[in-house]
Amino acid sequence: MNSNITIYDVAREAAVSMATVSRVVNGNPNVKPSTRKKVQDAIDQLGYRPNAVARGLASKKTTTVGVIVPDISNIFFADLARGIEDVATMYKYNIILCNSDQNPEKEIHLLNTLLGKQVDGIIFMGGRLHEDLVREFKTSPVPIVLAATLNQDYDLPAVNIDYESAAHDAVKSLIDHGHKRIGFITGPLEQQINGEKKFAGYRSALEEANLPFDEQNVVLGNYTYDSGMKAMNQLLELGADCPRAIFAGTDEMALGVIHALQDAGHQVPQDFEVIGHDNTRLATMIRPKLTTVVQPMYDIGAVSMRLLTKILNKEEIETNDVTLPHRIEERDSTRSS
Amino acid sequence: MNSNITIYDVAREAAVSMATVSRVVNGNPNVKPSTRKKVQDAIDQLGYRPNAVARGLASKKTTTVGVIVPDISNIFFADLARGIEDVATMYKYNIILCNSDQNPEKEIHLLNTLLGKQVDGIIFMGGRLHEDLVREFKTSPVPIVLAATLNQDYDLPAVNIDYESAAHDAVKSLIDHGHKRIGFITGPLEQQINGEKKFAGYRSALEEANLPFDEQNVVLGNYTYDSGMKAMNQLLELGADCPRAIFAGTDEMALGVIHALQDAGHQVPQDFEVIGHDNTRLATMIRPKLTTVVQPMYDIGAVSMRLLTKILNKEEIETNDVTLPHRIEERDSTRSS
DNA sequence: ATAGCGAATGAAAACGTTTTACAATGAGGG
DNA sequence: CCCTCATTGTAAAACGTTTTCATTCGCTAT
Repeated sequence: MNSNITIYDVAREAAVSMATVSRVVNGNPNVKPSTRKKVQDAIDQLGYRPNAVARGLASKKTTTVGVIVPDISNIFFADLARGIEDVATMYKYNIILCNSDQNPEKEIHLLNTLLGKQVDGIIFMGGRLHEDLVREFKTSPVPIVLAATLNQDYDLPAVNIDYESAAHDAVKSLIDHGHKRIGFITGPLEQQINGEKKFAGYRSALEEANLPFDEQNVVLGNYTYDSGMKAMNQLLELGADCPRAIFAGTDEMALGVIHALQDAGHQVPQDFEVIGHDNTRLATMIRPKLTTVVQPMYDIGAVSMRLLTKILNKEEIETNDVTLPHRIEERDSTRSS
Repeated sequence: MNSNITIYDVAREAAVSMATVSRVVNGNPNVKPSTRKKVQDAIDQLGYRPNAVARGLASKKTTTVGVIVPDISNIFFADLARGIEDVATMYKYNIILCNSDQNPEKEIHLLNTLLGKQVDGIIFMGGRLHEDLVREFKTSPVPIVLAATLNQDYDLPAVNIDYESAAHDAVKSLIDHGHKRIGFITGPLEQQINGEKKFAGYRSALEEANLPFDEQNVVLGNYTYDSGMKAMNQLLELGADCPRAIFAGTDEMALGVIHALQDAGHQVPQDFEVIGHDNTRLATMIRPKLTTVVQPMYDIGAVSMRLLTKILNKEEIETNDVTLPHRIEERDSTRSS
């Protein structure tokens, strides 16, 4: 219907030039109210809808940002994406969403696709920043911000929580309940967030309490429910040495842990205490309800996007590397302190 | 770095015309292999990246499709979105993702934004199709397909499962276990999928077994875990009349139901049987594991996108309105038949 | 040789805007 | 009443491609 109506048609209808139409469409103040109205009427009558592609070509702004996530079907990233989208909408941006599956080649390919599409900026999430990727980031013609993604020595804009301190707090709370042995069920250690941050927090809490570090108490998972169960069962095989307090790297693994315990006839939190990480909606959908470290996913997304808009608008920025607060949500999988 | 290199630069570097460069970039076969290589070398050397916006303007194709979902942070839509994105990628499309929150005005606004951005097509999800929206759909310059969204008399392309039959099957399986009273915990009845489809399936299964319909056995929820708990507790107040078999409209509500029952000291499936709907990942994260109707969300997304590509490519299409198969996944919240 | 032909290449228009440079109009000051 | 400045409007260039049409090139068949 109105798909082939151009600014020129509007100009003719309103008996002005296309530049004038452009001015009213873009809210330029240098237009006499009477002509503004005339033009607006013509627009309404014809059902004119500006062609954003042509606009993007002429102005070199697309009001579109790219978002690269590992997997949108993961509740964690879905929440993040929602935060991003909400503030994007607020600032009149749209988002092009891409799934990388954490595949380094795919990540680079997606980056190039997005740059080809002339996005105004990019928000990136991923477990590990391959150095090739970082190189591309550095030469990107548009700003890139990392969301819930560690930055190590590269100084890219990023928003995170302090994972080390969060893990520390979680483990410490367990220690405070009198436990001497604390199990740690973690995601892949190659990922900085696990291998460096959370792990460091785990160890430092132990050290602080003068508790020995014992390798057999840390078990590898892959973030899934099943891997959580499996890891807990492995811990259970330790028999009397089995830790009676578990810190799981994600809520989903924590659920697996709890069910593995219950399947083995144990009571949570009476026999075993469990604490998760992320505070996904899962946490309240299990009995006992899961005590967990809250990582504000939605907020991280929202703040990332806000940071990006600040960069795009060349607003004053206090710091490129923002750290959001975390806390522990006490529920029923730990004994109340 | 390579952001301001144009096709013209490449043409100069390779000593050919820009038309020839365009040909090799687009894989046009009418190029002598030797010049193709010459051009390709120039492209690689300069790091040329075609400007998709300019391309879109000239060709009137953006290789971008719009996706409107109620809420990406809902696991259900996240899964769907992943299905869409995967086949979009397969066909070289990108997706612009928008959240509508099922708000009719927002839906229309998003539609217009997407059309303004010249997307090649749109995939839409929503609980209820407001008639204004349908009118816009009908006059859309680009194809629109509905995913997991009922179409009633309008004949828009759509992909769904047969919700009525799925509900029927679920309720029948409960009846087959000897239950005379079946509880139905449903989402808002204004939504066609609940008020017409699932409800009709519930009633027809009852009728078929010559069981009376009793209004007090159907309770309204709003899809959430909490509303599922609440609904079950309401049912429990019926005392001896309380149905001992429950069909919940979503898995999340089913989890609420199970926990409400367990909190009240009942055993599932010994005392009460529960069956959910959707087969989200939640279904295996509860004890007992949830028997549920599987609605293949990912597949619905994938098939929707595939349908859209078929329309875009003007491929032969058997039917505009595809119905995917459903089935019941028997797990531990029902007694094995 | 050369006409004829298909394949390869090039020139230029078109896509729908924004933006720049400038022209016309109108108002106020001397 | 003329000149100067704002103010408002106009024309046209740019944006970076695709695409159409024309031209050139390199052969084959005569």
